[in-house]
Amino acid sequence: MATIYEVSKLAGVSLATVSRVLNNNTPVKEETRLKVLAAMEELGYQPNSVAQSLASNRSNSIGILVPELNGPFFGTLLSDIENSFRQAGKHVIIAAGHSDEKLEKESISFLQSRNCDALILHVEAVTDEYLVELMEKKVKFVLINRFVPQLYDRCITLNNQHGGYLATRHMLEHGHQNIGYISGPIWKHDAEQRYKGHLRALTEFGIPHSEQLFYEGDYHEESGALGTKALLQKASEITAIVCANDEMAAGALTAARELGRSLPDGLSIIGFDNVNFSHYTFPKLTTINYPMGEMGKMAAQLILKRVYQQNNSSIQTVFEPHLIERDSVSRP
Amino acid sequence: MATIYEVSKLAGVSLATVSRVLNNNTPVKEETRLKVLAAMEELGYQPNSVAQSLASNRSNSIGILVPELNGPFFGTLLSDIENSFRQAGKHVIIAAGHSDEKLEKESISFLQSRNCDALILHVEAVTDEYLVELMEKKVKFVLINRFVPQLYDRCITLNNQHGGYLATRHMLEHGHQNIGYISGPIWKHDAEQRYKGHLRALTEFGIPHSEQLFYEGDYHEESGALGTKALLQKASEITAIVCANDEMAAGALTAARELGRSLPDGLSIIGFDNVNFSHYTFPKLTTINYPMGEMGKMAAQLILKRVYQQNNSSIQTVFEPHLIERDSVSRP
DNA sequence: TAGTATGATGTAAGCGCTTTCATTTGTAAC
DNA sequence: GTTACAAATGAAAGCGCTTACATCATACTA
Repeated sequence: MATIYEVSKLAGVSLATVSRVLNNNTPVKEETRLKVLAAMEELGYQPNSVAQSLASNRSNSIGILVPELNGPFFGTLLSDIENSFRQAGKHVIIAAGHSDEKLEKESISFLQSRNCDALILHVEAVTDEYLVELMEKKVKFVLINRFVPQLYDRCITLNNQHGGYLATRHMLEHGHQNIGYISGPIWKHDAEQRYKGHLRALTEFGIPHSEQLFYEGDYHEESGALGTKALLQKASEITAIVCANDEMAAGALTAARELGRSLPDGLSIIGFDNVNFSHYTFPKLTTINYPMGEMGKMAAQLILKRVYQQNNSSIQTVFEPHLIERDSVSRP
Repeated sequence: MATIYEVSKLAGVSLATVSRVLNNNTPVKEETRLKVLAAMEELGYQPNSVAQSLASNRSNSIGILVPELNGPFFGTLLSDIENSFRQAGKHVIIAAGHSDEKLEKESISFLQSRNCDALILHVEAVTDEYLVELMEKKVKFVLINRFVPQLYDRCITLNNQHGGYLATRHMLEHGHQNIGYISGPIWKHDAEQRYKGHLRALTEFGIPHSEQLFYEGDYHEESGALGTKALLQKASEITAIVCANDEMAAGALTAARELGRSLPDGLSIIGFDNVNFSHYTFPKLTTINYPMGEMGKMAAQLILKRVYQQNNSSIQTVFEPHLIERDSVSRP
């Protein structure tokens, strides 16, 4: 592999000049620029990014930490983030935190040890305090799907409460009065907010809330099935179930069918997230859209702007969910 | 951030010694080692990986190129690869090639410019010759889901033909005689092989093959629906459809229902891949398992062994698919 | 014509490590 | 107490770049 030195010799200029045309940050006479470019071309020169990083104290790499790499959820996020950075000549290093505090912390220091210029974190287990400390240590990062007051200007979030509200309102507008709710782990911020939205819709329609109608799941399919069975046993008058995510909704669909309910007439079900498989279910799942891709793009823009001083588009930090109507909800 | 120099001063030894305890590659007296470790601890020293890379000509990073980051397919692959490397202290840089020749080539040189020690490629559009040239240029890489004779010892593949055979045989064993086939783009190697397996099973059971029963899709849901409609129109006696992947099978399920066929009695359908959503369909999809995760792990092992001289476990290059029986196949 | 900005280029000092080679220290044999 | 050899350590030269600073030519002013 040719080095900058060989290019400079061939072009008959100094190292510094080659570096200047490479980085395009200091004026170089057009004539010299062309000579240098020709020399690069001739040698098939490719700058060594490691050396560039060491000298400039910039790695041009961004670390991404998500709970899981598999599963239906994070593909879009990663895809859109990678795309944005790729266009800007940056690259992406990935790690999975598995919603575990220790693993999340390890992953963060792993990414730091890789000299990432910035991190995009989708963390769940780590405390707010930890994140604030991280900020105080001058670590550059953006939070996705989590709001920490002290970090307000680097949080890209979904209005989860509004999403929960929309889901339940949709059921209420269809005339349902007995609505079961299958929640995610309530210690997770998004689960809590979605549930709050649910309660708000109920209040707005003057429907009292009952403990009987609540089930706390774990966001996985199985708990959706379990929850459905539990709810329907406790309160068979239920005509609709709001699930805090699509996976649990899929489980609910299966369980309802097993219990002999026809769908959607015998039981209406709504999900949340609009993951890639949600229209493969039968009936196709009505759900709340989570604009993961958009949010990923925005996180990338934010970093491009703040860390690399590229890009001046304005930054949006809160995204609004919306209803996706398909076939799993009808009148009772 | 503390540097190796500060550690050496604090410990009262030379740079070289600190480097030695860090890399553990040259004997160091236990007493000195402890002094050095204590100094590192005290300063919270973290080696600068960029400097390490430059000096050692090793980046400890592996580039992964897959067709898509989203979609149900590559999450598991990435997840298992990341995991394996993480444990070995390496990290993973990702890129998407979108099954496009130009993009695939760009991505490869992008990853190379990032000084990856090795690449794991899941490419589709690039030619065999290109890959052979890459090898001749001494680029270290492993191919996933693609077999190139000259590169036989660095190809991790699935026995796609056997998979296709298993799928069709399953239908035949259930007594189906008129079996439609919805293929992937036949220029793709895996699509071709799966189809060959289908034909082999047919031959084995003495069933003649007819053009009427073949439809070439594009591996996406919609073409599964289109294909089903086309096949059922051309040959309404069809009682089973073999689909070359799960997404098309999902489309087939929907289309069959729209056409008034009951499932699976009125039409049996089988998929291929066993992607994450395949048990969310209704009826739950019978399919052929694709051990993506295993294959990813193996690719990582291969690189760990050949490039980093770690790990001595034996390498398996061909993986066998197997049948996953669920609810979408019955007797005609 | 000398004096002074201005733009273009060169010089050289790092960035934080690894690694070769030379040197010192410790140990055992005589 | 020498000598011989192995083990442990240190000195210093890079790895391929960026960038502060110095230098040089050119063009303009007075």
